[in-house]
Amino acid sequence: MRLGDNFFIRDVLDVAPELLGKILVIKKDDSIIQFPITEVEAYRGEADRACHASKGRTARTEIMYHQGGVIYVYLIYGMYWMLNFVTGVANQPQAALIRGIEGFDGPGKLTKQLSINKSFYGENLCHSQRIWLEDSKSVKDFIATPRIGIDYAGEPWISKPWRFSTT
DNA sequence: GGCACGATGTGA
DNA sequence: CACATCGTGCCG
Repeated sequence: MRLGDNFFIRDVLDVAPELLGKILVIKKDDSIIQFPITEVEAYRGEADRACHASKGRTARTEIMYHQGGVIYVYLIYGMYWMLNFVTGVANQPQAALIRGIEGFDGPGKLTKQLSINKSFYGENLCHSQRIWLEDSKSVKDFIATPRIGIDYAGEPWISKPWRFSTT
């Protein structure tokens, strides 16, 4: 069963760990492929210096101010698309970065595999015909560790255990 | 294995 | 000019 608004419109720290094990479904070349999510990171509000919304509302971060259930994608290092799911209520910018799916560890690798690009910016996970999430039993065995590649954010953000991975 | 480095485009 | 990354080449 497809996950609906009520799943995403909650605090990212509640949603992110629950994303583990959920099935990412993508329609690609007329076929449907599915991958369980294995690793995610939480980015939480303007106060979180690691969150892109810490710089306020811009063309890029605008979608994070939408209520949960839409996609935030952006290009990093000129070549990799990062896939995020917006969470929380409107005007409370949050997102969960998808860092790994079964068989493809790495946020840049999985988007390349799934052909995810800028055209997915703003896509609604609850209504889209080409990307959505299917429910599954919650994963109980996961670990929470610090987020990757955000040294610039400084403390306390650098140490928050907001990266969730299956074991 | 681990470390250095470069690719490559965009937002502030 | 930094950036929520990744592959390659080198070391020994």
